[in-house]
Amino acid sequence: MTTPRRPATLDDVARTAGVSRSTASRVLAGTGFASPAARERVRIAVDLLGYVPNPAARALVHGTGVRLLVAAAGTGPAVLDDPYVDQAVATVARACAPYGLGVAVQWVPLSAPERLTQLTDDRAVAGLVLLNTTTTLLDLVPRRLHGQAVSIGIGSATVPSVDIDNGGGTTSIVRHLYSAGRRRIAMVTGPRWLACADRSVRAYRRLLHDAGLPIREVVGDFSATRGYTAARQVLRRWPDTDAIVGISDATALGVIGRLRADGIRVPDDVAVTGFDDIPLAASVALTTASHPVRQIISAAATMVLERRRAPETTVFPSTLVVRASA
Amino acid sequence: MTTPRRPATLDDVARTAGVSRSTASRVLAGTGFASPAARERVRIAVDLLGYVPNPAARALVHGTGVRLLVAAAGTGPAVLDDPYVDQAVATVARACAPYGLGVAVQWVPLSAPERLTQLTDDRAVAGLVLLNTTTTLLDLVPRRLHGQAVSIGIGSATVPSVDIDNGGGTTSIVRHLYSAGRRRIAMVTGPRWLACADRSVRAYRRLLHDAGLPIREVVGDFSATRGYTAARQVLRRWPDTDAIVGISDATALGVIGRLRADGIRVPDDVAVTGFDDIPLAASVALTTASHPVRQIISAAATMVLERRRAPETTVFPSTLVVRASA
DNA sequence: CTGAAAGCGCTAACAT
DNA sequence: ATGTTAGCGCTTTCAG
Repeated sequence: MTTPRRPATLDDVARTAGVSRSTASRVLAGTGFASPAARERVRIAVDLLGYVPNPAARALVHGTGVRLLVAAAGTGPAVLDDPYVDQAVATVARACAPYGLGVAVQWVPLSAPERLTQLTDDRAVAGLVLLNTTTTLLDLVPRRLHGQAVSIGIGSATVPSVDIDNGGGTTSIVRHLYSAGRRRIAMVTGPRWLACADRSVRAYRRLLHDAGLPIREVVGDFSATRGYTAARQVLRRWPDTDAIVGISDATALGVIGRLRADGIRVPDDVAVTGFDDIPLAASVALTTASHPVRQIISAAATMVLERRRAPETTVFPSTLVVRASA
Repeated sequence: MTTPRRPATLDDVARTAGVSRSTASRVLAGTGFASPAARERVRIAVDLLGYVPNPAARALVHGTGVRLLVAAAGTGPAVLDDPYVDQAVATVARACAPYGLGVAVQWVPLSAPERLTQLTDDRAVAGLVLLNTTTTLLDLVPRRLHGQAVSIGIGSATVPSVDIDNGGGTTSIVRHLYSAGRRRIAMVTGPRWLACADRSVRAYRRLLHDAGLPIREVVGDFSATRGYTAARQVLRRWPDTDAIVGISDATALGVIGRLRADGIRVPDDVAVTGFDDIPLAASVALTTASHPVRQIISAAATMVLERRRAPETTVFPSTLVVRASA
């Protein structure tokens, strides 16, 4: 058995199966009719030759793209340095494998959302996964991609979304803190423009308001570094703070770092919570809310890959994980 | 000015420039001849129409692929859950953007490396980035991809590599520990089969041997979870251990978690070091060795994207970062 | 220097 | 049910 120098084409398959190219194409596509006999012979030829369809050719004739675009909105290209984006890209790539599609990542400046159109004008783009979306951005998704776009976070009438129940997660966290006796609960938030982070903030506010407790917010940016500096800000403004809610695990870890460095005990003096349950959270015993991020992104990717008309919003639950830090 | 419903094709460009398609193609490719006049008119037509070449068509005619494959070897598909792989995929994707190529990820079972050929037989694969390679795997890279493949880690005669000076990094760490007075230094290693991890282990052994100190190794797997359990193993086997070298930051963080949970002070009782300098390392004040991972992966990707004949091995330095944990 | 023509591998009418 | 025929958008001989 000789390994052909040149990868098999549909023609080869058809020839060795003794059928026409169209027939071969039909059975491979599963569409149209084909006699069981033909079907079988093609099947055999296919894995005899190790035939793999050429996606470029397919894309050409269908006018369809060859890759999914993961577009992350942000203030600067540094958004792409976020491990969360890494994970999203890798997960989308994994989901794409069976479809023979690749993945691309691009950053979309918050200050110039129209840049998105430039990216989506590329005919090679078969679908779009939006990260850190804003409503403006959502409305910029071209009609060509309606049905092949999905947003992780908020959605719109034309772009369905897959999302985490941030509000619910934050509610559980704050309730947990409250029932543990904490009454002076501060929060290190995310950037203002991010809708999903905003939901957490609003949940925090509502709960504290309902309980008649004071709101104590410091604006952060999801990063550990910012958490580190924010912790001190919080304690300077409200020295009697007994709990700090981080908008993310990274933020919380930064907060804890600063606190411990300042000789403040966690959780004895100040309880600290995170959000996301990154792998490290377990190792450092961080109390947080856990989300099946990979599963969420997979779901999103699959949605566009299978061109499934999706419900406007799919919400994944957020689960409180109580560990030592709060 | 009407925005065309259908993205412009080369034909459109040629027509509005008043030249033939071939001429347009030539000036776009920069290849062949074309009169300055023609050149200019095509240029104008191109950005009047916002023309973007269709990569699928290009790929079809060139027989070239449309994406880079990131292949990670490992014992199970769980290798793809590694944040390091995420980062690699995302970084390669970023590097691909200007070339209009996408990225795919796949896992290659260590127990069935020949599975790689299956993946590389796909004509859509324009290039290959190997992660966690073994020599066997390297030799399985098909001739078609010679020159379009690169390995992060060890290389071979046919596949150049981009690598971190793990040995050097570990040496600096152990020396640092030694000069801080530590004499009973244990190591939580990586899996045996991984060549790059092995270099760290060998450096550790050589140094300790030369100093007449005892070797204390526990096999780990890069994960924080494993670090967590490994820490206890170390202290049970060698209770007087005064330093633990982690093969990775995650490992080290797990180790620290366990130690602290057991009331052992870090670094007072036991110093702990990591490897990699992940973002969190700074926040938790972990002493570690830092590597420009993104830069390394970019370099590798660029190498295959530009089809540059590369030196057999490009080594990136490892830098000791002293923080509080050791 | 430029245009005409022949595909790259595949799909989708349109016959048969 | 199956084969024939046109292309998808682009590059590249090969003649002018």
